[in-house]
Amino acid sequence: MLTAARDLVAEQGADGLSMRAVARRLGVAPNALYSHVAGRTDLVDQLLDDMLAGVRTPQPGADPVAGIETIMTSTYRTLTAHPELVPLYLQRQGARGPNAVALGEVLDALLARAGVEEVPDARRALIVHAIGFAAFAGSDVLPADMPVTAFTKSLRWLLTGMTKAPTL
Amino acid sequence: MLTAARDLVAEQGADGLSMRAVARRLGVAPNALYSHVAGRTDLVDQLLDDMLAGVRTPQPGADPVAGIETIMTSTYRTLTAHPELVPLYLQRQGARGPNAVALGEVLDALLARAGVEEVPDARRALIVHAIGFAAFAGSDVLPADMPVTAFTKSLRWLLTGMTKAPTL
DNA sequence: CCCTCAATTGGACGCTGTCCAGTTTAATTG
DNA sequence: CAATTAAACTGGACAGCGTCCAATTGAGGG
Repeated sequence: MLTAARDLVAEQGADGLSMRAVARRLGVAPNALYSHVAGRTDLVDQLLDDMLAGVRTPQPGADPVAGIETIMTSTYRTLTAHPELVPLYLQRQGARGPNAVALGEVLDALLARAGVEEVPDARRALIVHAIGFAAFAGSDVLPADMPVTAFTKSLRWLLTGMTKAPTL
Repeated sequence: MLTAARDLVAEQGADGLSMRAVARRLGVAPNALYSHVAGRTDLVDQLLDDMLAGVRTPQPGADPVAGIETIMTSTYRTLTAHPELVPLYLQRQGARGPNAVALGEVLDALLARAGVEEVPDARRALIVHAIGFAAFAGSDVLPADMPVTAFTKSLRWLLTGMTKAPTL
């Protein structure tokens, strides 16, 4: 079912993802889906979270700032690898499944180890940065293969500021 | 009609904005709206663009980087003054009306004068930064009156990087 | 073989955006 | 003031949506 939903989004974009369309693709009545999923929102959440399973996390002992860079760059790569899903992230303002939670916790720990004081703010800033960048990387003006270095660059500006001057 | 739509969003959030709800509030049949607006998307665009009318632009001769800061900070202030509209911006990936176009042109000119090479990328990065920041400024974790200085700070990181090392 | 339980179904409810054809209202013109 | 024109509005409809209820099917275990 997740596969069907993913294919649907890949073919028709985020707007094409409807319960009924998924059911149609599975050759099943729309209601049947509700035995496997709480609702459309839940489906979207599963879809988004499923994708985050591919995000790399750094080795436990590594430098925290480098670790954050690893996570965020991998997140960005994952997002831009599935540009049709990015609008869904924007609508949901992020993901909420177990993978998202796990990544958030890793990120929080790294931020704390990096000496950042306002951890929740910093986490949100990083997430917004990644999703926002991914959102306009898949846009019509930019070629979809915008170099990751451009992302990394502004990511480093953020990291520098966070770690050097946490409170203003 | 724009007023009715704005009130509706203010009361019920972005999801409450439907053609039929606007019509109901105006005491009018839903179809009547189509004499004034091309469709729901157009309504949203007008709504978003209308809001951008309040964004301040710098004096023509001023320092370009300071000018960009003026525009973006004013944009951020305007967005956070109407947090219910921010989800609509995210869904539309920005505004498209005349005010948005005008602001974009001013921004482009300032970026060019500031010596930025990748003007479209930079413009998008700035817009994403403002909208993204506004998106999580209105979130449940942060108090809605998050100090503008926090926004300005990361804005300056972006500006510094853009003007000093445009291409990597 | 029967029974249980999950998966599935038909059908419906209320909602959405949008279009067509016709009617009312307001403005402009003679 | 009357007549014409243009704009605004209406009733009704279409296709689609998410979701729920009650009833049915299907397979597995006792």
